[in-house]
Amino acid sequence: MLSVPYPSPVPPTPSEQRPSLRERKRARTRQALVEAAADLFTRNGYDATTVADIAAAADIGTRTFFSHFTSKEEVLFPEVDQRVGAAIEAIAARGPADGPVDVLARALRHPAVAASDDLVGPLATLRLQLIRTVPAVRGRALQLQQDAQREIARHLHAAYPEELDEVGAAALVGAFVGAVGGALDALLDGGEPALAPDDVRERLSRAITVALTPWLHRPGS
Amino acid sequence: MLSVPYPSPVPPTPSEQRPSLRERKRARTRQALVEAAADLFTRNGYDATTVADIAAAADIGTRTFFSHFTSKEEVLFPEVDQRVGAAIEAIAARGPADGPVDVLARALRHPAVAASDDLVGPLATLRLQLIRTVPAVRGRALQLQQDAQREIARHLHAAYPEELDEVGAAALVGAFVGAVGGALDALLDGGEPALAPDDVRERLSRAITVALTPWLHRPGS
DNA sequence: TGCAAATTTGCATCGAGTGCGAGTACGGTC
DNA sequence: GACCGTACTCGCACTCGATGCAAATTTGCA
Repeated sequence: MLSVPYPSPVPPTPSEQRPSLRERKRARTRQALVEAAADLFTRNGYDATTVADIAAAADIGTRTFFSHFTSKEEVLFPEVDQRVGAAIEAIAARGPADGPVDVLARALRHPAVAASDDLVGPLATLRLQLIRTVPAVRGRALQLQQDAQREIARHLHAAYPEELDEVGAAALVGAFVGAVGGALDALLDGGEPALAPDDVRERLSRAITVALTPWLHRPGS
Repeated sequence: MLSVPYPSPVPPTPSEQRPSLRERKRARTRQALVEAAADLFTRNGYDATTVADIAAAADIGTRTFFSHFTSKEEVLFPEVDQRVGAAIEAIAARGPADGPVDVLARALRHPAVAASDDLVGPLATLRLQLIRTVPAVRGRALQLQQDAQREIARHLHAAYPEELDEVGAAALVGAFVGAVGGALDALLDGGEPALAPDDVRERLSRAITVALTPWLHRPGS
C-alpha cells in the first residue's frame, strides 16, 4: 500500500511543490465525480445510471464530466497510473540476486493484476463486480491490463537487457499476468456477484500462488 | 449439392441437414453485412463508417443490422465460435501420451489466440489493424479472448481431471494465451499499421515459439 | 390454401460523446 | 489591488450507437 507522492496532472508540473489551488479544486471535483458515480452505481446499477445523473449528484455540469473522464467507464479506474507505477518500482528495486521471475513475482504481489483487484477503498468491490457483469467495464479493464503489461514488459526488458529481449519479456509478463488472471477468474467464478473484500483478498492470494508455482521451482527462460 | 430426403424434425436447427431456405437467406444477408462493413472500413475507416452506411451498402434496413449483430464491433468477429471449437477439438483429439501442455501447444497452433490472428480471408488483416487502432474493437477482441480462455480451460480440466483442477487449468491456459498474446503484441509493435498476412503469419509463429519454449522442455504442473 | 412463427423494417426514443463558444475563476504581474 | 492571459466550466446543438414496439412481409408446414 505505497502512496505515490503527487498526482501531478498535465499542466507545467510545479516540479516538486504543493499543487496549486486550481489543481486542488480540480482534483476535488474529480473525486466528487468518482464518489457520486460509485454511490449511484451501487444503488441503481451501472446501466440505470446516466452520466447526467452522476454529474448532477456531484453538482457539476454534465459536459464537465467529460473534461475529467473520457468515458463513463473511466470513472471506475481513477488511479491506474499509480498501479503500474508500483509494479515498475518493484522492478527498479530488485536485488542483485533476483532474476526476472523473482522480480515479477514480487511485483504481482503488490499492485497485482492491474484492474481486477486493488481491494482498497469503496470502489474496489464495486469495480470488481461491474467488471464481471457489465461488458463495457470488462472491456475497459482488459484494455488497461494490456496497457500495463506492455509497460511492465518494457521495463523488465530494460532491467535484464541480456537475458530477455523485448519479445521474450513480453511473453514472460503475458504468461504471468495471464496465469494469475486466469486463476483469479476461475476462483471468482463460484462466488457471489458481490464479494467481500477479505474474500477477494484471500482468493487473489491463492490465485497468485497457484499461478506462480510452476515458475518458482524453475526460472523460466 | 445433393439433396437429402428430409424427415422434417423441428424448426430450431436441423442439426445435421442442409439449412432451410430461411436460414440460408439469413446467412446470406449476414455475409453481405460483413463484406459491406469490411469494404467500408477499409476505404473510409472505422469511425467514419456508420452502421447506417453498412446497412445501406448491403441494401438492408438499418434496424436489421442489429438483428444480426449486437453491436458495430461484432461484425468484425463473425466466426468466433468456430475458432473456439477448433481449439476444443484439438483437446478432444489428444493422444494417450500427450500431457496438458502438449495439447495446449497443439491447440494454439491452429486457431491461435482467438482474436489476434486468423490470417484467412479479407477480414483478417483489417481486423488485426483495427484491433490495434480502435479502442472499442480492441476491447471487444480482448473480451472474446477471455471468453475463449474460460471455455478452453473448462475443457482442459475435463480432459485431465486428476492432474489439473479447475483453477490450475485456468492458470495454465491463461499463461499460454497470455504468453503468446504478449509476444505477438511485441512482435507486431514494430510493424506497419497494415501488415501483410504473410508477415503476420511469420511473426505469430515466432511468438508461439518464444512463448512456448519455457514449457516445451519441462511440462509445467 | 391458410395459419403460426420468424424476419424485416420504420419510427420514436434514450444515452454516450463531441465541437463550439461564452462565461467564470485562477495565477502571476505591475 | 487592479489587470490580463489562460485554464476550467458548462449550456447547446448535434451525431451516432443501440433498443423497444408494432406493422408488414416471408417462410414453414399441415
